[in-house]
Amino acid sequence: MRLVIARCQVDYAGRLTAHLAFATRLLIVKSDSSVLIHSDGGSYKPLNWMSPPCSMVEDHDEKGHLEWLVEGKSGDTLRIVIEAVISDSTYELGFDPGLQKDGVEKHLQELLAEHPASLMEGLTLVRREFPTAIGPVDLLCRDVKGASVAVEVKRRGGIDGVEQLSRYLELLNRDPLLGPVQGLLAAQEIKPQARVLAQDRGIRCVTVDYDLLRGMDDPSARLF
Amino acid sequence: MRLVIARCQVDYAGRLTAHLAFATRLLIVKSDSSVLIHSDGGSYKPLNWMSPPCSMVEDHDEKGHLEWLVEGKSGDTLRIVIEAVISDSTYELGFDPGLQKDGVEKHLQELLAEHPASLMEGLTLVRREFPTAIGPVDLLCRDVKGASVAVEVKRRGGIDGVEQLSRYLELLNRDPLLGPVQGLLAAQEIKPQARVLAQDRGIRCVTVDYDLLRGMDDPSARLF
DNA sequence: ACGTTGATTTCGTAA
DNA sequence: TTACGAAGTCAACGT
Repeated sequence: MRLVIARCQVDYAGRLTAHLAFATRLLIVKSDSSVLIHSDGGSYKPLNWMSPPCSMVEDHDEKGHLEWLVEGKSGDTLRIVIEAVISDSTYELGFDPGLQKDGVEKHLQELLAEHPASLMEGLTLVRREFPTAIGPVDLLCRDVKGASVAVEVKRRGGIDGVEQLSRYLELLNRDPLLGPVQGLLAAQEIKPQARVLAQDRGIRCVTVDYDLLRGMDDPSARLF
Repeated sequence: MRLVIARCQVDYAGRLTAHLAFATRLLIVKSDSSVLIHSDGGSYKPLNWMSPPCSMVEDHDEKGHLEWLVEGKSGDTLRIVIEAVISDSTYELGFDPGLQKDGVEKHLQELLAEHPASLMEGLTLVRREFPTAIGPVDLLCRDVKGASVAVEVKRRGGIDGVEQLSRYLELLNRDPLLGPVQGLLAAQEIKPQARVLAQDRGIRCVTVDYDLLRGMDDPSARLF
C-alpha cells in the first residue's frame, strides 16, 4: 500500500464525469492498483476513486507535472495531476482476516417470533419462515379471533416491503384453508410513502422498538 | 489528517457488532476525529470506520497496549487495540473545493424536461416532479392529442423503474381529471426484462441519447 | 454468471 | 431540519 500526500487535481470519466480542483489530499494506492482520493473530511467515501481491477501508469504531463493515469477494466479513466508531493511512502500490510459481522434484521425476526404479541394484542406465532411458492413469509401468525396474519419484518419499511407482502398475501389468500389473511408490516421505521401504499392495500403497519424487544429477550441466549 | 500504519484489532458496536482480528492496517484519523480502517485491498469502503461527529480518546489497555476509543454521537463505539506501530504521521491538508459532477439522472431529467418531443413526436411538458401520494412522477406530459403521459426517467431502466411507473399510473388513472394516463420509461439503457414487463403493462420504452440531448441543450448553461 | 437485496450505507435536494 | 431518492453505489446471497 502506497500513501501519498500531494497537491493534486483529478479528473474522472466513466459512468459520469467528475473534476476535482487543485488541493492537498491523501492518495492511497492499494496493491491491486486501485486508487482512493481522500480529503480531510467527509465520511468514509473518497472524493474520487478507481475500483479494481485496474491499472496505473505514472507519467509526466506537458508542464512536467507528475501525472497518474488509472484505467479500469470497463474503460473508465482517472487522471491525477500532481503539482507537489508532500509525502510518499509504501508499506507491506500482508493478509487481512476480514470483518466478522452480526446482523440485525435476522435478530429482529427472531425477537418478534418470540414475542408476536408485541405487534398486536393476542397475536400468536404459527410459523417462522412460512413457505410459499414465491418465497417464505417472515412470520405467519393468528390473531385473537383465530384469523391468519402474515407479517413481513424489515429494519426499515419501504414501498418494496409493502410490495413483497402484497405478493405473499395474494398467494396466501388463494388458499381456502388459511382463510382470509391479513397483512402486517413490522419495521423499526416505516416510510410515509410505504404507509400510504399499505393503507391503500389494507395492510397494517407497526413500528417496532428494537431495544425494548432486546430487553424482553432472554439474555442467556446472547452470549458470544 | 493523521495516518497510522499499525498491527491492530478492532471492535465496533452500534447498529451491529463487528470484529477485526489482529492484522496490519492503515488507520486514518481525519481532523473531525472520524476514523477509517483500511486493508490493502477491497473497494473504497473501509473494513471499519466511525463517521463524524465523534470523539476519540487515546489510552492503554490492561496489557499496556495502545488503545483508541472512538465514540459516535448516537452512542456507537469503536475500540482499536494497537499492538505495534509501524508509522505515525500527521499532515495539514487545508480546504478542499470538493467534487464537481456531470452526467447523473437529475441532469438527464432536466434535459428531457427541456426537450420532451425527443421522447415522442409532439410531446409537451405539463410539470416536472408531478406530485402524487406515493411520490413525484418525473415528468407529466401531454401527447399530440392532449392525452396525459407519465414519464419515468432512469439512467438505466430496470424492472424497478417499470414497477415504480406502474404504481404511479395506477394512482394517476384514478383521477378523472387527468383521464387515461399513458406510461413511458425513458432511459439511456433499458434492460430486456424491463422491456418485456413494460410491454406487458402497456408502457412504452424509449432509449435516450444523452450526448445528443446535450448537444441540443443551451451550452451557455453548462459552463464550469 | 446473473439478478436481488441490504447497508454502521453516503450524498444530495426539495419540502 | 427532515425526508426521500440516487449512487461510478458495494457486497452478500440465492438461482
